[in-house]
Amino acid sequence: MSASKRDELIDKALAVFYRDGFHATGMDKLVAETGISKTSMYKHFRTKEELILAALQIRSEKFCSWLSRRTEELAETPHDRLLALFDALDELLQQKDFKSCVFIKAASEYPDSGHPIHDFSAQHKRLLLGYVHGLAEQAGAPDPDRLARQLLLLTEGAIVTAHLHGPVGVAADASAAAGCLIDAQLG
Amino acid sequence: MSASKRDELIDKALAVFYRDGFHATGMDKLVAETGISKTSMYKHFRTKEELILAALQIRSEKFCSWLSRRTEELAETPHDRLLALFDALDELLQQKDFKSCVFIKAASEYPDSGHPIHDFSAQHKRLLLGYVHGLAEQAGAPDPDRLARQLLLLTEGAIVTAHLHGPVGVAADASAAAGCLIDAQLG
DNA sequence: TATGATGTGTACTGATCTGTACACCTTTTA
DNA sequence: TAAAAGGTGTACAGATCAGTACACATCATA
Repeated sequence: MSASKRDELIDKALAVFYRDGFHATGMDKLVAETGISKTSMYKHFRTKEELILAALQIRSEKFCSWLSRRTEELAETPHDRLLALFDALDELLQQKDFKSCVFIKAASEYPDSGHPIHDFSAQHKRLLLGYVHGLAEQAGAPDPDRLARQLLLLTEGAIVTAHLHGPVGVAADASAAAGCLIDAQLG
Repeated sequence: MSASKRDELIDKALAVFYRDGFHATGMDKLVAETGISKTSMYKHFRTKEELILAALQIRSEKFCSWLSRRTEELAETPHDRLLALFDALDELLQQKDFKSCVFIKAASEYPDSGHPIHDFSAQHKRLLLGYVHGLAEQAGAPDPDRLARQLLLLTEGAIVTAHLHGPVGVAADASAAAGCLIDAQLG
């Protein structure tokens, strides 16, 4: 299988895992949905878990670069970019087939710390925390660690809430709350 | 099966679902873990889904009554009770085998709106929202709807975050953020 | 003790799970 | 053209899935 075929498999597989869940998605369903044979899959990934981890890895990289690019497009200063995080969040929540965050879902289905999939999901969230921390620091927040952690509480809560109740107004609530927290440190 | 045996089944089954996940828990595992035969289970619940729904129903009732009782024990005024929510939350996050919220996990594994399990999880969260809304209203918040929604963003975010990174400091961050939001409306 | 009713456990069904064996087909090299 | 090499698809293995059939134990009534 060519490298591009491999990427195509990873992309399509992740979409199905995201849509239907990890345990609820068997390899046969992936064969049907991707058009790639099981043998080819197992040539590149020794187990389903390896495929999941590869897919999450790709997704983490793409998401992190998308988020930083988008916030930098949307605002100029670190302060404004902290708020722009919630505009980017809104774009996510409004996506047609939005169904929570694949890393939150992965952690739900692999609930034990120590499991590679669980731990990778935690690692991804730490990357996001690091990015937000950098913005908070650049913005001159007196306690950038805490501000970053608090803003991420809002984003995670918004993701879960939008999945349960729909996206309407969720990002706006989170954004307003974020503004309040940001002002408390920087106002 | 007596009513008490039925309750015992529901309790034990929910604990296993919570610990291992819904799809990852087969009925045979429930037989092994509860000591109750499969026939008895299927006498009372026609399908696994019915058992899950019954377990979530019981859990929702118990949790809502625990939460209101605990916040009322911890604080006297509606204003203080809004903050006490986050002390109660801390108790949850610190529990030995804490692994997120079973309703968030259920929504993750049954991701489609319209599915009974997904919709029931959303309904449970609406109950919580209603409770917090009542406190916000009693406290005299000018916009109790928004305040309640924002405080729930923090609790959901804290639950997910504590599951991924451990409980240390999570409730404290959420509580400080909540104080900021509460002061913004009531300070 | 005999009989009917109820609750329980064992053993099974057909489907589906992850992962594998192996034949086939295309491409490359001589 | 011939052979080697490597990617591909089909068919399968053993385990486990949700759910069922049925024999057995227990108990109340006669």
